[in-house]
Amino acid sequence: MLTSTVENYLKALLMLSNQGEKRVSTGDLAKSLGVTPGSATSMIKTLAESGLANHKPHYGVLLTDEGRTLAVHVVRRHRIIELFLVNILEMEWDEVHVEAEQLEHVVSDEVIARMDKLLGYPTIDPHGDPIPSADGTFIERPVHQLSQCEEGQRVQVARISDQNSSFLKFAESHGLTPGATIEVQRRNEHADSITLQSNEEEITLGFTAANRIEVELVP
Amino acid sequence: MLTSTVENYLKALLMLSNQGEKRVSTGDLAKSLGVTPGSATSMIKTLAESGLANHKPHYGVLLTDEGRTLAVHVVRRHRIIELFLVNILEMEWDEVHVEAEQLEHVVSDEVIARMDKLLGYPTIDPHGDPIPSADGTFIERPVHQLSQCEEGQRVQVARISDQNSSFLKFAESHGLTPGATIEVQRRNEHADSITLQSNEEEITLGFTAANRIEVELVP
DNA sequence: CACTCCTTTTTGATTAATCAAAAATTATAC
DNA sequence: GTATAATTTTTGATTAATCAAAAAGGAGTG
Repeated sequence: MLTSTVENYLKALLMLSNQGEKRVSTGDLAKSLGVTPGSATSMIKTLAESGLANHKPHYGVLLTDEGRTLAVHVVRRHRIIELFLVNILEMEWDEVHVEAEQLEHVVSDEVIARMDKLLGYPTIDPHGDPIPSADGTFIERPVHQLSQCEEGQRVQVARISDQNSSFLKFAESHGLTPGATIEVQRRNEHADSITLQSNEEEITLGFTAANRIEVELVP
Repeated sequence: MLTSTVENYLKALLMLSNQGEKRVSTGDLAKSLGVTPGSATSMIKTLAESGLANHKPHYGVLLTDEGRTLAVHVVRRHRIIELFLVNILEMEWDEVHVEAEQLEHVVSDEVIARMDKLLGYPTIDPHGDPIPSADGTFIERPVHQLSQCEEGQRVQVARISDQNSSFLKFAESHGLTPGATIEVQRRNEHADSITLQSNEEEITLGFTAANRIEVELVP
């Protein structure tokens, strides 16, 4: 059995490598997990010895197929749990990430299967993130960043790629939740901002915030 | 925050001390947790240093009020989770103990409160064990052991005090679940057995097995 | 090609939890 | 009232994960 720590490293590697495309640097991995680079190096070695990652010293690390499969399953558990907490236990969407972070390491496959069934075999979690299927298939929907949208473009919120509780609360309070339709009113490159019509109100976001909101174009 | 290990020691101490009545020996504690006596001694010292237990070297250990309160909360979490797994996720009653053993250490108070509400503020878990209330009240119902019942006595199963999966499966297959009414047909002290009428069938149990079934008398 | 800068790896220590085996203590027996 | 048995505690080692700080490696600049 894998420790929670190992699972967290695998998950971070999956995310940082963009589903396993590019090598991840020790520094980025350490930063994303909030540990020192030395800690990351030593765990990378452990993963490499267990056949879960491929390490080229000084040139970064990448998950093996086995490591990627395990990581995808952790993500699946995480997202099913998040949706379960929101839909069945009626928790707020900004508090479930932290909770799922703990539960994902201890919940059995049996429980995940039951939750999956009870939820009706969902494919998207409360933040719009895709839920990998039980066989390990993990498809990312092609989406656009709100920050890149043209003026006058009508779009549908697809995903919030920031799990920070206060950002999620803010987004929700302005109707920026998955499925919501909004329209880009103005862009201002100099002011580094984008203005939207959402929920009968107008709201202006900096590009950094708008970067965290992914959308689908509405024709 | 307490580690899972500490929580397990607290829980074991609560059980072995009979809700905090008598001192627990290092050996009994070690046996109940499946560790060596030396490990138990060193954890007992840690608990004593943290003010969670009172240790009289060579004469056993007992929870302090603070330790007992924490232990009761772990038990509460465990039992709410068990009931949740059976009632909401429709799991089998023989598999939920192991699952709850893991979940009890990571689930937040918020989640427990939501489960509690969804379940309708229950007071008894799937095996008939009482669920301590949120304020720490923990009442044991006065029950009898099936092994002590007289011939001809009609009783209602109150509780199965053995979480072993195969024993639970066996009990269930013979209708010996909390709430079921059965009648003691015969006792045979020499054969060390008791014969019951349950579920349209007659079944004979050794006293050891009958010991694990607690009942309420039906007038 | 050498020098500096930044990143990565190594080294040595620490903490929590464990075990095996030795030492100490209490209880029991004669 | 000492010897023996049983239990408990101590000691020394191990494993996983971490950190701080030292050492090593790679890349870019002149």
